[in-house]
Amino acid sequence: MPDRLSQFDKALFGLRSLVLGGAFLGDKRLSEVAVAKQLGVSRTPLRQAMDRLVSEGLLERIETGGCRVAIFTKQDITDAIEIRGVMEGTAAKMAAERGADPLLTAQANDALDRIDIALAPRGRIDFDLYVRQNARFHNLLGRLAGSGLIERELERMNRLPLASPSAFLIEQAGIPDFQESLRYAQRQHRAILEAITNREGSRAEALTREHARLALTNFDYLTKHRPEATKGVPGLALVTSRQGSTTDSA
Amino acid sequence: MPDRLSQFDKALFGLRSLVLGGAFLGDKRLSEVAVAKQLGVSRTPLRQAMDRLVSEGLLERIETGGCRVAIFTKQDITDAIEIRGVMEGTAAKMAAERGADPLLTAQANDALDRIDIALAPRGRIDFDLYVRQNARFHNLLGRLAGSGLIERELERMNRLPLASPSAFLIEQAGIPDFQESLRYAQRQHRAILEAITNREGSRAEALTREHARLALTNFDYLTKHRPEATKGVPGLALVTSRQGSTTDSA
DNA sequence: GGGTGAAATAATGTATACACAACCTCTGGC
DNA sequence: GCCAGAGGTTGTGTATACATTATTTCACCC
Repeated sequence: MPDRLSQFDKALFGLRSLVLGGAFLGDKRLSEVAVAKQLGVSRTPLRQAMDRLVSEGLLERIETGGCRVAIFTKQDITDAIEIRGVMEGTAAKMAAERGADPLLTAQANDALDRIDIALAPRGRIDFDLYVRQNARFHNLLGRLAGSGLIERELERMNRLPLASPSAFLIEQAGIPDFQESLRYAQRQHRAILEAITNREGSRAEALTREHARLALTNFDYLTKHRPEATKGVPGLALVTSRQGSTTDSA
Repeated sequence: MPDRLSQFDKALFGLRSLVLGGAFLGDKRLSEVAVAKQLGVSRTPLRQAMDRLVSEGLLERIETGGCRVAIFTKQDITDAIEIRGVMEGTAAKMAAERGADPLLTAQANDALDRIDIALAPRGRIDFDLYVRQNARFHNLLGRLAGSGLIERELERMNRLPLASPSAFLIEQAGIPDFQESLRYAQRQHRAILEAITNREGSRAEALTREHARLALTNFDYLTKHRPEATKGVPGLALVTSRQGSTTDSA
């Protein structure tokens, strides 16, 4: 987050948190003037922010103009998680095969060390620290691949609220043995980084895909046993189905 | 392409073709007013178009403001092709495992039939038709997966000028047995669609990845034997290396 | 002669005004 | 009572004006 907020940043962060907060869930369309007034910015930077959120998939354009909050189906979310797993796995494989930048590897190790601190064996888990360093580790995974393209793509995926590595890490989520599942995830982190360091491409890829499946597991558990918890997931407008258009311009 | 061009469309298509035409290759920064005047639009839609091209990866932002044409390394391109292969493979696998929409399958078949026409056994190849229907088939591959997310991601990838399925299909490229390579690609298309229809997920994925490697082969051949041909690739600013930043905000 | 600083110029970020399009409402007629 | 049309209202798309920031150049001092 930039130190000095430009009007655009103000609009982007403000709009994103409004959307994630579920402010416009029922709305047919977001009124630009109303939102601009609410955020204290003018329409120009707000429209830029809207464009950005559209490209992130949080909003979707309406044919006649303007945009509304995107509707996610459960399948959208599992798809997103699966695709993130594929991409992260590819990144890990690339990193292993090409040899990862030692500087970035050190940073990744540092992130994992801090997660260890967050998960201190005795005492209360520092959940906030975990989420932050977890996000940092996953971002570093993209950069370790040494490809600007995959780095950017992964960053984009990780911004998707429902596929991000931290999306369903809700302490109150009621997942059984939640703390143990975090420790399990951390062991996976270590294994992934080790595989990359040892230049074991296939192993790194498989481990990373497996790791991503944790999010799937959590999501499945939540939708089955605690559906109201997914309602608590910021901005989640879950529907079971959605009419799809199958038009094609030959 | 919309029938009635809005100012934004005018800016987007105009700017894209200017960039792809290599108009700003040496420039430190694109002047908004100058480009706006050249395209006959005002700065507002032009800036939107710039944002779009930045998200497509054709332009990149400058820290101090404004943007310039993106610089691609050869590795960027091979990476992009590989990642596209991974994503398309995933799409094909999803389509096969979930069962593809018959309507979309029919459209894909239609695209392939038209490619057959383009590759008519005797007579000159209809290269333009091939490229169009090839792009259509690859777009349909994304939609067959039945996931809005992967569909959008693939569309984004396919817009990347250097990773797109048609990027190195340059008739004059001097690839040996060029027409035969097109027929080979078409046989791969058929096999992919067949695997999807038969719901053979792994086979569909493998075939699709293999198919994507064609672009790699072509690109490798061109850079090795006809480096000047890659110069002819629209807007390609190829450099051999690039200084990377490895900063990290802990 | 070279370097540093300040001022001027130019370009971007932001705001606002205007025009056109869509939608909703209200009224009149059937 | 219901439907249709016209007018108003709301909203987006576009342009332009303004302010802020970066860059460059010139002059002065070392």
